[in-house]
Amino acid sequence: MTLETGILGYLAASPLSGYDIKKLFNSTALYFWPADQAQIYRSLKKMLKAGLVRLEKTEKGQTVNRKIYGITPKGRETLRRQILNTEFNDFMIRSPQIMQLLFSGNLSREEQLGLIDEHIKHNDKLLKVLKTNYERITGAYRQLGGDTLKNSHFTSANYVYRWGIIRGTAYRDFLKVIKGEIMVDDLH
Amino acid sequence: MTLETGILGYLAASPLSGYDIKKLFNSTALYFWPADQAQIYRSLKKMLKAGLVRLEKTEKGQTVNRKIYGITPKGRETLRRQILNTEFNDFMIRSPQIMQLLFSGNLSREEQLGLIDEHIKHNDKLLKVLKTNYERITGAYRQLGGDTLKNSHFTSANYVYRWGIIRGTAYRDFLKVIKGEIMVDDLH
DNA sequence: AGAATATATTTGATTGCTCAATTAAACCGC
DNA sequence: GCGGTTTAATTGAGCAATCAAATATATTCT
Repeated sequence: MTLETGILGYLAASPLSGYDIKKLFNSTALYFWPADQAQIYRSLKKMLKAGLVRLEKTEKGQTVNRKIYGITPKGRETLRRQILNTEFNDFMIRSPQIMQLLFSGNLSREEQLGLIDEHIKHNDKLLKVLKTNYERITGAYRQLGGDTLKNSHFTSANYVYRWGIIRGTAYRDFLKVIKGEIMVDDLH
Repeated sequence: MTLETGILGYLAASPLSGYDIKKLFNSTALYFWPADQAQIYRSLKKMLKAGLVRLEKTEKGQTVNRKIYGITPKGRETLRRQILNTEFNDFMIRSPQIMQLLFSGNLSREEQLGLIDEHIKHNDKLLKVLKTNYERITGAYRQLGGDTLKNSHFTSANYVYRWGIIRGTAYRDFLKVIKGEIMVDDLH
């Protein structure tokens, strides 16, 4: 499970350029995996050589030519395998936020409070994006007549947005609680 | 913010061997950052050369000799800087679970349900560890007489455990809901 | 007109991380 | 007494990821 998995996942829904993929990771994909521009293009080339993707067409973009990549049957197989065969080191994640929280005891009270405020601010920003995107995809779904759209990617994206919103809301509440605790401690 | 940040963070509380650090990451630290054994020892050596940590002593372990490392003043400064000066690409995380969820639409209904069951199973296991650890540290805190222990690391670890438990509980509920939705869909 | 921004792809250098394996000794169960 | 597990540190190969920057063009702002 690397960046390649994510790229294949997006391509499984529709052909895209490297630039499109970058935008999907950055906005739609709720920050679940870092996507460096250079790494995306390198991965595409590597997967092209391996026959997991193919160059569908080269169209004239707004500026430079856009290379549109599509997934191959072999790519679909690989994607399935990467999603299923991942025991991924006991579901290990990588979270700078938790790292910050865990070691924030090494900061002064003021700095710690500042950090928590930043977390709240960022979390609110993320929540807003998630809610907007969730509304957008469910709205688009309804407009298409409910069950006429048999797009499995829609369904899973739906799950991810819903979880993101639940998690973000809970995190916000939690941060407010510990902020309150720290401020009360300050009065002693 | 790399593995080094986490190592410095643990060393800021007390001197430890590489092996101790590994155990802290694996158990206590609720899977917030992957800690490869080789990478821990390499990081320690790199930070030793940079003067961020120093070799406190070499004591006879149960088998081989244990090298106990401690943090230096320069190391503390670096830790502070790494915790504070991290805008970390808009709080980016790296979550294989979300990746799996997002692209699970490429699987069959049965495979998707199996995946969700695995998530539930793993999440329950993690929750259990978190609750045990949380009880252990709050118990130890109470035994020491409440406010006599002015260990800031305890406080932040406390936050992380509490958040982990809140998040895990919410995630469990969420997974049960979408599992139910998928199974109802199956009846149509 | 000139500057900044967005589109779009690519290259180079470097670092961090992962996987696999080795060495070495003490303890445990059978 | 032998094999398996735990403790403890280390090495090597190789891939993934990051950071910085170059190139080229169309659009928007001042």
